[in-house]
Formats: sequence, C-alpha cells, structure tokens
Amino acid sequence: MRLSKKERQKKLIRELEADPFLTDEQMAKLCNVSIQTIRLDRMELGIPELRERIKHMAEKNFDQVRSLSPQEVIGEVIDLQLDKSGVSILEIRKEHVFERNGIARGHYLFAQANSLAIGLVDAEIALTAAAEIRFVRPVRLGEKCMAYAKVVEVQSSRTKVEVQTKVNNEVVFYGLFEVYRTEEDQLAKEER
Amino acid sequence: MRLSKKERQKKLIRELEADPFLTDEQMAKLCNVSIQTIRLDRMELGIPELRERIKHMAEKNFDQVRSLSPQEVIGEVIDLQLDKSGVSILEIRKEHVFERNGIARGHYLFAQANSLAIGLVDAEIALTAAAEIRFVRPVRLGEKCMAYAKVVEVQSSRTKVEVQTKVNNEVVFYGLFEVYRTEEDQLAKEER
DNA sequence: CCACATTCTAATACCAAGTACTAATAGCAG
DNA sequence: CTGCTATTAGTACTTGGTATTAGAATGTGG
Repeated sequence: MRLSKKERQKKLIRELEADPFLTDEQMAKLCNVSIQTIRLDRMELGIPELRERIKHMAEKNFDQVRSLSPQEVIGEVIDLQLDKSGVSILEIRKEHVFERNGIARGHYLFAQANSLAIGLVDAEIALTAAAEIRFVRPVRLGEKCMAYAKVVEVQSSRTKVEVQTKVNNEVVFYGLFEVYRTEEDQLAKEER
Repeated sequence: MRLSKKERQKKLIRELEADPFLTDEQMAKLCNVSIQTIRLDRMELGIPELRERIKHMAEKNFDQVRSLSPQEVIGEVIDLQLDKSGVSILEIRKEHVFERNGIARGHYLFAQANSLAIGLVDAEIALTAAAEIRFVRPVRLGEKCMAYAKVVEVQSSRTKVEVQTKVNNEVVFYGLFEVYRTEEDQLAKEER
C-alpha cells in the first residue's frame, strides 16, 4: 500500500537524515511513487537537490580552522590562537542528554573542553595526560555551551590549559588539562 | 606569459588545496589555458572532477557526525553491583582514535569511566560533580579497555567512585569521580 | 452521480559540469 | 620535412537535476 502524502513526506525526511546522499530516483523507489512526486515533495519541504545538499555538507566542513583536522573536535571552534587561547561552541541536543531528565551527560562537556584544549596546543601530536574537572551546574537540552580555553603554563613537554565553559555567561564547567606534546620525529624515536 | 606544463600543474594543485570548489572553467581562466588542457592535467594528476571532490569531503564529514554520537552507554557493562562495583569493556575502534596517529581520544576513555561511575550509583538521578583523571599511557586502535569501578566513599548527597581502566592488565587510565545524586522529588523541589 | 480539487504521473526542453573520444593546430628538434 | 609534445576545438553522451505544461487517478461535497 502507498502511504499518504504527509506520511510519505515524513518518511522522506527520516530517510534523508539517515542518508543524505539519496537521489530523487532512489527515493522514488523507496516510496513507490514517481520521481516527479518526490520532486514536488522536496519543493514543499524546501529540501534542496542532492548536489546542493552535498555541497553544503562539504562547505561546513571546509570552513573550519585549518591547522587541526576538524573531525577531531567536538563542538565548533570559532576562535583559535595556537598556544594562547580558543573558544568553541556546543549546542546541547537530544543525543547529548539523559533521556530521563534532559541533563547533558558529563562526557560531552568534557569532550568539548578536551578537544579544545588539545586543538590549542601547537604540536604534531598532543595528548591529554591528566585533568581536574568540575561540573558546576547541570546543563540542559538546548543550551549553548561556550568553552573558553587559555594556556596557563608551558613546560618542556607539557602544556597546561584552563577551560571554562559558560551558558549565558554563567560558568557550568571548569577544567584544568595537562596536555602532553611531541613532534613527530621524537615519537618515531620512541616507537623504536 | 603562460606557464610551463609542470608549473601549471603545480599551480593547479595549490589552487585546489586553497579552494577545492573550483570548476574546470574557473581553473582554465586562472591559468589562461583552455578547459581541455585543464581536464588533461586533472587526468595526469589523478584529480577527480568537482562533484566527486565535493562528495568526498561531505562523506568524510558525515562519517564523523555518525561516530560522534555513540548514543547510550559508552562501553558495554558486564558486571554491576549497585553502590559497590562494576566493570565495563570498550574496544577501541577507528572512530575513537585520532586519524593521524591511531591513539584513542581521551574523551572516549573518560566517557567509558564516567558512564560506569554514574551507572554504579543507585539513585533516581546521578550526575558527575567533579573528577580527577590521569591518562597513564596512550591506548591504541584495537585494544580492549576494561574499566573497573568501585565506590570508595558515600556521603549524604555525594558518592566517590574510583575507576581504573586496564588493557591487558596494564593500567592506562585512572579516575576519581565525585557523583552527585538526588531522588526525583528533591530535584523537583530545587527547580522551583 | 456530477463537478471540482487534490494528488500523482508523464513528457518535454533545458542546464551544469562533467567524461570520452576524435581531430586539428602550433612550435620546436633533429 | 618528419615526428613529437602541448594545446585547443568540437561532438556525443551522462547524471541529476529545474521548470513547465498537460493529463490521469482519486477523493470529496453537494
């Protein structure tokens, strides 16, 4: 049986979320309707064509900060001065929170801060060695977490980074990270 | 003056690195040659067409987004005695490591330990309040992390949980978590 | 049951950014 | 002049669409 228009459009949205690389033809087969119907649906729903969707995704990726591969950062880095300071934003979405109470799981806040701290360090390889953290108040669904990081100490092979995460200027998380760093040749040496 | 073939090809590579969204036509204008010449160059250099390049970037991006939301618990809990102790396993897969060096990102180890610590606490709601952690040695792709947690102290509204994560019986991570707990009615009261 | 609306399908012309291929031209080297 | 490389030109075809028009199928109210 064929779905109603509304249901089909809902289905379309779901399918595209799961796989945004679907062509109209593939979607038509999935829904058992003609290609034209799918195009009309896309119009109504304001969904751009395959190539535009792909381009968008690619651009989002490309716009990010150069020096560190952006896939390795949780949260969007909006400012970064290597070995000095940085800022990143993470919007708390439903995949970040406990279903029960809508409070963000601590490890996402940690991940944001940790990624930023590591991204700050100007070295071939940077790894967290230790950290001391405090979750000052629970963060809830929909809140935007701004993490401010600054380097507070540089030693021979360690950098200390302090991160404060705020929601509406209110501190929600605090962390002191000790980041271990190496240049590639040095690591190669160690590997032997 | 027009560049030599070699120089033009070098230039092409540079330009595409700076802006991978260039069409053949735009590149032709940049180099002051015909579109066909650019296509021949791309052939020789093994550079795919614009759409393929964009698609590649988008796919890379998409895979990350996916791996970034390991929904529920991180690591599989294999033993749990509420308010006493627990064990969980996490196998380090490629979505957990830095592409560059195959070392696990700290926040995954943290997430495993944090989730276990919270799971241990027998309360309606349990949230991490603070933690002190040490990454003892880097963990690599393919290694199985066994996290052992035990409650070390119970106060009126706080529980302290110690977590040790081992790979082949060798400690790789240590964490002391302070978990804040509440019963639902209590939290409701606070909300007011 | 008819009339009309909604929904769907079909068909056509067109576009961007290509691939794949053939052929022609320019410039220079031996 | 012949041969070779580099370059340009042109044609047919491809994908994944847009935009538009027309017609068919289905449902709904009066």
